[in-house]
Amino acid sequence: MPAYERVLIAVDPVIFTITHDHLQVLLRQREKEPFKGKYELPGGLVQHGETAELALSRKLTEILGTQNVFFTQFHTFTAPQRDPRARTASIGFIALVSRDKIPAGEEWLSVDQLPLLAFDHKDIITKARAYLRQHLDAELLRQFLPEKFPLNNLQLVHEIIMQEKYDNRNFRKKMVAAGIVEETGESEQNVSHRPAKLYRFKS
Amino acid sequence: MPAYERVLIAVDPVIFTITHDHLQVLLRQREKEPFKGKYELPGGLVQHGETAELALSRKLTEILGTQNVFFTQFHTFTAPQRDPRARTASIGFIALVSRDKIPAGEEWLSVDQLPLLAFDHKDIITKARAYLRQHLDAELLRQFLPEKFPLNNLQLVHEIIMQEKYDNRNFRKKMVAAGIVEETGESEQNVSHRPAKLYRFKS
DNA sequence: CCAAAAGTGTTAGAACTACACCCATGC
DNA sequence: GCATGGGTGTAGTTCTAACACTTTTGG
Repeated sequence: MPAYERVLIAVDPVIFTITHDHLQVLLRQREKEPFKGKYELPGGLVQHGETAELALSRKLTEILGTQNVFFTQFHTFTAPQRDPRARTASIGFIALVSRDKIPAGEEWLSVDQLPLLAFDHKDIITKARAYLRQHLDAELLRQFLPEKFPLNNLQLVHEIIMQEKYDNRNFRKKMVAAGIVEETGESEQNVSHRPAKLYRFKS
Repeated sequence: MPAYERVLIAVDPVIFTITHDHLQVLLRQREKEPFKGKYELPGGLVQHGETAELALSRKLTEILGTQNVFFTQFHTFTAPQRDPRARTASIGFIALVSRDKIPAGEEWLSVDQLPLLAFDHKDIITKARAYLRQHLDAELLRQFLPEKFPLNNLQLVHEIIMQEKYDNRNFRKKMVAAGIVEETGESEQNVSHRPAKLYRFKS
């Protein structure tokens, strides 16, 4: 057995979205051993000649059916026994999609109520969630929302990711003052309460 | 040729220190092809049964002769041709050492004046430097300084990493008010100017 | 008119910025 | 006594945090 082992490289996307006032992760139920029946991240192996980013992009297109999904690396997992079949290093990615772009037929589980997962995928998700909290900024926020949205939705997204409540007046003032959002001039339609003005992210 | 290629996993530590008022990186001159004569990061391959962290720890002990070196992953590089000999993915780490712990016999180059480097090591260093700026906090700062230090040295370290000047009075007030440092009661010795009080990081 | 969510202003305290001179030591 | 870096206070501004009621729509 050589000291320098050749290993497989996987990419594991933690695809987040926000629905039903909760942060959700896309997971799939395994059909084969090991961990048959357990949920897992929809990852895949890096192919010959591909970068990890290209492999991930390929995977995301396959899963979500669109090219324009934000993603970024956050950590690489290398525990020798993390996959019992063969030594595999996994490059963990975060990917973010807004509710209005998620395809039908996929299973989303709330990150706060995950069952036992296959492999070390729970660790991967935990680390991804921490990354999201720590790196939350306008660039990430906009991934969760459609082009036009009420300010209160933005606040809700903030609160769900940061797990913290904000004062509504202060939040609105800050977002506008910081130049993160601007009014579109449009409003919500057909809601059974005062319609909200729609905002968009600036530049 | 199989679609799923097995690859080598390297760990490449970007070891930073601050000397001569500049951020320096530990580099070595390659003795063999490819890139013979060019400088490279002192990386190594992950061995059988090792995590990347363990491999890095082993490497750092080998290079610096001490176990207590702060390090953290920051990015994984997977371009297929990054090493012409064999496909190798490299997990980039940052490691930080204070000037008083650096061993003799190593070459340190200023990050602002690097020559052409072997492989994609320039990219790795550029990304490491950006990570350092973005994640600078008390935990990282303390790695650059000895146990006891004058406040002005702390300010200098800050300025070098952030590439920005600070007001001396404001900086001192902030560090003390934020509870990052505290006085030791000791002072510098044998300096041909007013001796500075020595501080230490709190808790 | 009721329910539901949207929207709005003020004030007190905290944090941040800008700014210039005196102090302690060695030689 | 001079050169060298160490050390200090104040005032204006900006940012943050706390707080409760009115508005607009659909049903």
